[in-house]
Amino acid sequence: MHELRIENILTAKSIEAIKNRFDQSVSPNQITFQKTKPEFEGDITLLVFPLTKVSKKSPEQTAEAIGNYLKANVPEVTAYNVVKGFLNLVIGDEYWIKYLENQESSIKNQEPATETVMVEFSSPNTNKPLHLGHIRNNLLGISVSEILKAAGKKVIRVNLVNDRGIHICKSMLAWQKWGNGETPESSKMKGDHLVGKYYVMFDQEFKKQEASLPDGHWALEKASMPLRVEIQEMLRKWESGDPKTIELWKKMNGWVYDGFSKTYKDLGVEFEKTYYESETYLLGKQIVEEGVSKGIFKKRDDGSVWVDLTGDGLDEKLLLRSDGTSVYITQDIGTVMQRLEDFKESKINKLIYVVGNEQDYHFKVLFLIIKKLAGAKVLPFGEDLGGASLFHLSYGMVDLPSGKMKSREGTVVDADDLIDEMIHTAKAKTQELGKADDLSAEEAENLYRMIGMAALKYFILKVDPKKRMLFNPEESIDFNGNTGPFIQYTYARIKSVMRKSPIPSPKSQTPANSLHPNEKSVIKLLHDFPKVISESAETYNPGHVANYVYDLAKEYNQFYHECPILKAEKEEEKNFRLQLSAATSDVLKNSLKLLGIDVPERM
RNA sequence: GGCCCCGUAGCUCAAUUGGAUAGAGUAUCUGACUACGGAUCAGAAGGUUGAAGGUUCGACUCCUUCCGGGGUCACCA
Repeated sequence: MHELRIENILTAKSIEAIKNRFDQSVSPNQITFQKTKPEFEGDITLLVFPLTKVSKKSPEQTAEAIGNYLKANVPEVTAYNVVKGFLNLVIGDEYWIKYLENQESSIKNQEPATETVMVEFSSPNTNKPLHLGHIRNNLLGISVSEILKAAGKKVIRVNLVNDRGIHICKSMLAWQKWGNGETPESSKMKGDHLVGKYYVMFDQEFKKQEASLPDGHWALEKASMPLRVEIQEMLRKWESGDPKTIELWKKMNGWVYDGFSKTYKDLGVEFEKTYYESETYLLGKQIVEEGVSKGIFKKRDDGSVWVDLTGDGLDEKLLLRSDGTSVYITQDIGTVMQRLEDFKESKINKLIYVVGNEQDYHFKVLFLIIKKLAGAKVLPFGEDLGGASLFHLSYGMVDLPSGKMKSREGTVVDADDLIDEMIHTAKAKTQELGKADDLSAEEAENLYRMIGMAALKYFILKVDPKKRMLFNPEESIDFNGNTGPFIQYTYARIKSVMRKSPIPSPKSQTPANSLHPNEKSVIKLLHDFPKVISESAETYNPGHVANYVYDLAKEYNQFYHECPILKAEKEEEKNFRLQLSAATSDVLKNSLKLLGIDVPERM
């Protein structure tokens, strides 16, 4: 199927042309095509500049020679023109029409998975509810996973819950002291929000104590603050397995998980496996100790363990505290090993961490440490980790019009609030337009949810993950223009047409006349879909899919305005346009699926 | 301060990874409703790609310096 694609034919034939006309051999990667700019005639353009070195002729002469050869030897090429060093090729309508006819099968024809990729994302702390930053993380995780699957990879989605540590103890202690036995049921609060309330309470009380210290803030006084002493005591109890502390910890974490699962359901988040830091940090400690005995880490006199990364241009990094307790990175080391072990059968080729860019340094360090451990055979998968490579999918922070989100200033956008707001806005807008008047209450609610979530997801995913982005609440609820609902609308509109007149079977063949320019534009975009998927998968950037699906919707809408479908002059024309519409709706739906967005049949 | 990332229309984002005259949305102005669904479409206006050099057939993209913004350098996570 793939070798039938025009780019591949042209690449092969261009090499042939150069052989034939200039008696030179070039490799496929020296041949680069791009879409022809709209202001020129043609569909595909060969860049000739790189070839002038082998042709030893001017760009124009080279282009002319190759164009001439292609027109003579490739039936799909019906015309060509040369502008400076650009060889613009016109691809005949027959090719595009044939592509459309086969498009359905070409989408389903997936090669079997060749590679296994593990994607870690979400990775919440169990001391507070999810916020806007987590939303970007989760949406990226969902989407990148879908895109990799579509690109023919086997994907294992995993979560890593940060469920232990001093910050978790803070909400526990506050609840114990001031909670009066409050529960999610008694307070009618979502569990993660309830726990978050006590986390905040601890922080406030702690600050009060701090403020009441005499001037100077001496370290000694700080260290002896009652809350500080109590919190450290609680952590020690937890680490020594004190039953009452563990019970409390389990109870409160349970509340948080109940809360998270609601948010996850709203966002469409699912995992094949969830890891808990409380279950992997001990393994991490063990590995670090082994590293010490193999001589790649150093234990200092006070008992703390360090790795020296100055040879790699970084610093020394602590791996175990002098009291033997683990730090953040220790657990990550254990988790890598645990995962490779758990999924030994799957032979993981790549392990992707979807984590914000404030942790760029952390992952640089982590990857170097893993490399050292593998090199010293501490990890039982050989020097190359059994062929697995590690990759940090680093994404930028989400800013608000008022600046950074700061919990201290109460400007953090809560995930659940935001989701509710999006759905309510979708509802108001839909009712205002009278779009849901003949739907049942349940169907209507479902629709509002679909639209609201599409707006949110698209707004966030269209931005290149690497870049810092601005979340403007007012713009995010705009459903016109380059938005999720706009694309959903285009889909629903096609479905509406198709309800009025299904595609006849057997399908009619070619349109009566040659392709209308708008028809051709749409088909060309449909033709791009597989390329967009692979490009998106290679760069881990859902933004490419988002931009593509928007272009397609826009292009289709133009076609829709220019070309009557049901009122087409001839029967063949009508059928062809129905077929084109059906194919477009499929690609719209499939593209949005890659962004974790659902489509309504009507809206 | 060291290291890392980012500066593109008023605003929010693109630009096929070094290719043609840098494109969309939004906001502003103008046009298309007896509609196959107007959550649509068409048009106008909007740019010295932060600045200056350099590399080459060709630079938003690569290199150097500077300016501006952010992140990170914990026995925190």
